[in-house]
Amino acid sequence: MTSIIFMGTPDFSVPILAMLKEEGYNVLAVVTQPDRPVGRKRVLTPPPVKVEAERLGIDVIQPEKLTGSKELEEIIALNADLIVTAAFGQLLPKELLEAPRLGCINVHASLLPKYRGGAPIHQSIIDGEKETGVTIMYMVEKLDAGDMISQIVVPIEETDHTGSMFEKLSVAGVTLLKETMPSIVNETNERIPQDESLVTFARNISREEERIDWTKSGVQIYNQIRGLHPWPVAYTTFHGDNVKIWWSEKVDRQSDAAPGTIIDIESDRILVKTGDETAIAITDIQPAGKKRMPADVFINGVGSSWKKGEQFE
RNA sequence: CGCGGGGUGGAGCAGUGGUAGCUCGUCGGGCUCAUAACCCGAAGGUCGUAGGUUCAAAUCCUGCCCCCGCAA
Repeated sequence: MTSIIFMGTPDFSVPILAMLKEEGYNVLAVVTQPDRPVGRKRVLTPPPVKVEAERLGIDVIQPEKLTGSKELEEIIALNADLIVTAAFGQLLPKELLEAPRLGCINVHASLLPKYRGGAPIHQSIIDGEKETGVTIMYMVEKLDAGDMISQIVVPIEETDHTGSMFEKLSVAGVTLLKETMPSIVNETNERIPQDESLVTFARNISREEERIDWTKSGVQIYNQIRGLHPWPVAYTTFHGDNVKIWWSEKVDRQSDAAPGTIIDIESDRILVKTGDETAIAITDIQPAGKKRMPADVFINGVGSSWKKGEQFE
């Protein structure tokens, strides 16, 4: 049976690992990121893939950095036929890429060559894309640049957000890899070079990209909010405090107010002027120091002091 | 000890020493062709927890628990 080393870290990777095991592949070891301190309390937390690997009884290797490490030699010494990665979070050194007989493949959550990098799901939604997908491809030294083996398209609905697309792409990724694996093992798979002229990048989201710029169009802001939902969540500032905007609706509303102005407070949503005639109706909000709450609940409490005409910064 | 906000009826909030209040929800009644709308009424809180100060504490002091924003 084909022996595999699996490398991955977050939730996205978990069902892929589970599928490989279930399909009967000989998973020699799982490589994932070291346990990290998480949250305000800095609690040392194992990555989801580690938890799953331990449940499946597979050895776990957690190198801080692969290049030049003793873990790297350890991994190569396992002499696996194939390395499968899915959102591992580290680049693989050349010596490891060349080690397995069948090579190294990666499951990437975008339609390559678009959205190479670490945040393809977020970025595709923020950009207002109508579809995305999963690509399985060979790994090369350059980030997400190897030849493509197979691809599946997944539509992005108007109300989809990063959380929902994460779910859909995770399922699609499992399905696609399951279908593609036999051809990889038999070495009968396709090998399609990426068109370098179509390459785009999806870098990890920066703090500044999480802040809402109210001078942008309503559609752009709406896409930003859903692209950052449910993590890390878009935010704006009101009276000097951060306010997270968890969810919103688009509303056609004429107004000559400045972008960021509250133009109406209804019973269950707060309408905000944007850079064009599409207003943003906030329906799910979290003020600094408070929990997330639906807009109607917010308006009963803290929001009762908010007035029409006031402005987000 | 990284910085900061907060724990008050089911929910969200106001209330900084002296009979615990607001919005929503809930229950009952009314209005209406009807309603998530409107009107009338009702229930529901040992004010996170332990101790201290005081004639008197949600309110002042101390310890502890929990939630959240930022930073990492």
